[in-house]
Amino acid sequence: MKHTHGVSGSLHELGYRLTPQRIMILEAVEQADSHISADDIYMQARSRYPYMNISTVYRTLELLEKLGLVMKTDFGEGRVRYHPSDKGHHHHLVCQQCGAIIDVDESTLARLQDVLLARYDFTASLRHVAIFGLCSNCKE
Amino acid sequence: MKHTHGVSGSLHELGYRLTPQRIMILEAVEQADSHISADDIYMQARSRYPYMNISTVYRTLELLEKLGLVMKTDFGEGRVRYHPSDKGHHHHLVCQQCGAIIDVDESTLARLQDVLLARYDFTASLRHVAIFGLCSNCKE
DNA sequence: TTTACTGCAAATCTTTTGCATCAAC
DNA sequence: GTTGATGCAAAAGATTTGCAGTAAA
Repeated sequence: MKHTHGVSGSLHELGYRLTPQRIMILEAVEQADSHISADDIYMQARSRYPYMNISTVYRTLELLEKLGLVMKTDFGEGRVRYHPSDKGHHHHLVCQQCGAIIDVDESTLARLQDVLLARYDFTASLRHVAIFGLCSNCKE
Repeated sequence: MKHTHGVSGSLHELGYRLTPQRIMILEAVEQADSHISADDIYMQARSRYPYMNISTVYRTLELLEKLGLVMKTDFGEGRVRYHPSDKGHHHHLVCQQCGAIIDVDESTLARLQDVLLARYDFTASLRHVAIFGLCSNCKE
C-alpha cells in the first residue's frame, strides 16, 4: 500500500497503522475544497467502501487532531469541521444571514495576537478562528 | 407580580407574558457570576421550583436571544453559554489547558473590527468572542 | 503472532419539537 | 375567554464508548 506523501506519510512515520479506512478518511480531508465535517467524510468514504463506519471516522479524526495533522474549527453549526494543517492557517468570516464563508489571511489577525500577548500575557491560538457577522450582500 | 426592572421589565414591555418560570430563568441569567449554560439555569431553577422544565429554559433563552436581551457564546465546550446583554460587551480568552477564562475589554478588538470592515466589507459581530490559547500560567 | 483498529450497537449529551393542558393577560 | 406558555415525552443530531472480532505490522 502506498503511503509516501502528505498526511498519510506522516501517519505512517509516526508508527500508526495505515488501514484502508484511515487512508480514505485522509484522502477525504486532503481533497476537500474547504472544511469538511465528520459526516461529509463518512458519506464520501461509504460511497467507496460501504462498510465504513462513523465511529472510525471520529476516532481517526481524533487521532489526526492529536497528532496535529488536522485542525478542528467550530463554525457554530452544531457540528465541527476539519481541515489539514498543512494547507496553511487562515481565518473565516461567517455570515450569519446567508452562511457565506470568507477566508481571511493570517496576517489580518497577527496584530491581535501580539496585543493579547502584550496586554494579557495570553498566547492566542489563532490558527483557525471563525468570526461571525454580516457579509456585504446581507447588510444592505 | 413585580416586573419593573432590568431584563424582566423589558420582556413585559415588549408584550410577552411574564410567567414565574421566565422570571426564574431571567434571575438566573442576571445573577450569574459569569456565563451560564441552559443546564445550569435549569438546575438552579429546579431547586426552587421542582416542576421547571428544560424545554422551557431553552424556549425562554431562544426568545431572550431573539429580543437581544441575552447573548449566546460558544466556548467550544459542546454546549452554549448565556449572558445578559446589558452587562456590557466583552471578549474571552479561554485557556485550553486549565480552562481559565480571562475577560478582555471591547476596545482590544475594535481595531480588528475596523480592519475586517475596510478590507473585506464584513461587519463583524464581535460582541462576545471566545479566543482559545494558553494563559500565562500554563505556557511555562 | 500481537495488539492496534474496526464494526456494531447502544449510550450519552445537548437541543428541539408535537401536542394536550394550563394560566397570564 | 383567548391565546401564548408550559410540561411531558419523544425525537433529533452529533459524538462517544464497550466489546468482540479482525487485520496491519
